[in-house]
Amino acid sequence: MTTRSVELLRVVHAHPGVTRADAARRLGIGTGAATELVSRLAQAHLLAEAPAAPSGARGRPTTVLVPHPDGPLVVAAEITHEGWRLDVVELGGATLTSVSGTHTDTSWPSVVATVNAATDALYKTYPGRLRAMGVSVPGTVSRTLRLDATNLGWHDVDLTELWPSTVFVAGNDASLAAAAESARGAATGARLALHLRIEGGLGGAAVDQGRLLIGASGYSGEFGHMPFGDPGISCPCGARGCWGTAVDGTALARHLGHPAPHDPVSYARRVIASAVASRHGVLVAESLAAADGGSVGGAESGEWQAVCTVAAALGRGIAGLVNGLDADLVTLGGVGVDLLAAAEAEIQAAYRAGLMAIRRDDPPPILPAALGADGPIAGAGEEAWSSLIPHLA
Amino acid sequence: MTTRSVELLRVVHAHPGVTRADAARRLGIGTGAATELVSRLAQAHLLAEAPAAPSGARGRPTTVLVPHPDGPLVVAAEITHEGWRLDVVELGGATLTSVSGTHTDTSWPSVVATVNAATDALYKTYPGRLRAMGVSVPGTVSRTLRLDATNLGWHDVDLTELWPSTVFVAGNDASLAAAAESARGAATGARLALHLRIEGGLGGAAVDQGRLLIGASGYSGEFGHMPFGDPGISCPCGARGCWGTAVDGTALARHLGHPAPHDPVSYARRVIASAVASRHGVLVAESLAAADGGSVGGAESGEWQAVCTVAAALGRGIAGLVNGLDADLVTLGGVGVDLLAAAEAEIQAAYRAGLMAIRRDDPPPILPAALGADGPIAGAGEEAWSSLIPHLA
DNA sequence: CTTCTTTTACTCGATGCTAGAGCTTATTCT
DNA sequence: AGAATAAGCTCTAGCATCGAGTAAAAGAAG
Repeated sequence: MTTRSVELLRVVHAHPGVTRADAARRLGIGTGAATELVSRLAQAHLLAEAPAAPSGARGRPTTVLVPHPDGPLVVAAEITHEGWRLDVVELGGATLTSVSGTHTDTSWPSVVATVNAATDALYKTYPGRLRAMGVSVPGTVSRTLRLDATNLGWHDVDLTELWPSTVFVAGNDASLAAAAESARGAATGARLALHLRIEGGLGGAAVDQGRLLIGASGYSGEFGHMPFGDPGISCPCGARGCWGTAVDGTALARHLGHPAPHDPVSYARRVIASAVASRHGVLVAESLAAADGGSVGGAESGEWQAVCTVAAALGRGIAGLVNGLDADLVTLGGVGVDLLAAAEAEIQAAYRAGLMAIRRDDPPPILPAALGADGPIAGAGEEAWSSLIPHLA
Repeated sequence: MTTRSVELLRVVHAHPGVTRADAARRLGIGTGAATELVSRLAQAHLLAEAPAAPSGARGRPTTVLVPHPDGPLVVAAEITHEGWRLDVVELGGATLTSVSGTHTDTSWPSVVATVNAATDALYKTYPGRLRAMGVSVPGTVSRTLRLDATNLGWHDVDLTELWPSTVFVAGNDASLAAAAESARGAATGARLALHLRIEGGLGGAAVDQGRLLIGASGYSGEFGHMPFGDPGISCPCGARGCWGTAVDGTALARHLGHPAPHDPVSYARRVIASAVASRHGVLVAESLAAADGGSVGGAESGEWQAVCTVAAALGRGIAGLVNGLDADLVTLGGVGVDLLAAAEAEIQAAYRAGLMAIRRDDPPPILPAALGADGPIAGAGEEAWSSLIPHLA
């Protein structure tokens, strides 16, 4: 209803369990106004007050602001190649219920029917409380909420079929993971956070002071199609030299002379794990010196080589993005986490070499995503709450 | 003071000469509230009402909202390698006075002294009315308003010396030109506008729904240091393969086997003009067919070749940025305007080839900057007004 | 030329938000 | 137990906003 209510709800959502006095300070209002505001929002079943844990400090104890037990909820949905998942998320980001399933039939009408049935069941569990939905999908989402996911054969399908009501947001999985990392993950507090997610390709997004950069048509964050790669390699997107073709599972396969893997994600994980294992073998062998004359297997060191090449391509591209966008933090998701764990030194070396000299003194850190596989659905919940809050009272 | 006042001032600034009724509609308030608001702002010497030109439509004629004749003003400043300029800008963006000069001494203290003297003179002309300053500089500006401009030998100098008061903003020339194009130039109304400016190097910025993306440390828009170029070429920035090294005057010189030019901007303009002229010669010669057997001079066709190579590098990089950032409009400034005029077909061909297939149906247009050389100072004025408005009343 | 329609401006009271001051309450420290 | 501290509560004056009703100024229609 009023600006202050919206601001207060935002503060409580961003910092669930904030004390009332602290919230008032953040809003820059007096305690009188805070009393009024909180009691109004409590009456509207949006907030509840709970006694605070003893702080140990002096002074009259304050209460903490928590979501109302009968308050509004959002449904965060994630649709992947393999299946679907729905989380019921309350103000503050906590998940109350989670249901999931795998696709029996990946045709769009079938998926819609399955998800709608699951949503109906949740409606019955939380009567009248589900007020918005956010959905993460493995493809590009236009501003008009139409989805293209080529590998699933979905072309220009209407996402609003998933949720009849008005407050509905949808986004690409990598973009939403970026939003989640920024709101509750490793990128909390960053001014310009960059999230990169390697799965079938390379996606991601930039988050500027908490605001997800959505781009003009909703297709933002296709960093995988910036030409940081080898111009000789053509990408399924139609361009050449795309960065994505240099860092995903198909890149590893190409370096190893393998055919393009059917499932690049698990292929990449396997290769990376095997490369790390064989490298340990090499190190052990080297440390054992000439104890025995046997040479290390060629395939294994080839795998390590391929991983290093990919890691260098990743680091170099990150440097380019950091130069251009002036990020202060980079988080990696998907296979990027494995790569970072396996070959951090190689990524860092290429990253630092690609940075402008003025940034080298204090290079923005590259961190693994804190939310792991839950990033996209958490981001869906965040974005749903962000759009819902202004509609509440 | 109040939210509505700020909104109204913003509307009037963005659309000077808007009618009162129209402004009320944009703010979503009734005519009663508009009367109140406007009279309050008029009393505060922020707005004035003028009779509207006869619209020809029915109804009681409304008044137009214009800046108050005694209202606040901002100083827009531009400092270049060669000199300085100060514009006094009123609400709505009109320039009342412009003074400029060339550097006699490019040491920072000397420049500060010169600019301060000019500012003092303006203070006397507009007593009590100059309330903010925005300044455009040819270098990187940190969030703490410190400037690095290597070619001028300025390192970590304090920009706030230029303006003692609180409301002071500063920015890189290319970033501010981007802001200006978005506010009043060719990119008005774009959702995500990208501005690229080729001068000594390649700079620019993205503007998301009117908001200039400033980045984490203020160094955003260094797109020239994204590795779209030849990895064999090292950039003064310390990295290799920077895009900037493939599109500026030094790139042309390299392709032509010339030494690096002292002034890459005028060198580039000369080469491009000459290439265009010689190409016309070639075309004329070709159309004259075998009228005479003399061959066209090698140097000239070499120049056209070099221009084409650079144009292709520019187009390819733009495609990468559009893919990654999802821009819906690209504007070119500086030498980019000349390149676009000379070799639009070559830029467009490389651009389209580099776009993802899903964007090729409707590629975001590439346009020359509408504000020309006034872009940076206009952007300085825009940013100064943007920060000043919330402080007014 | 007169009257009607359309659009906008003005007036005035009701409402509700907000800041601020002063007071009360609950806790810890000494 | 009393002082110090931090926070909540209450009340009031002020002001912004909204809505409804009325007045004004122009073009259109007869």
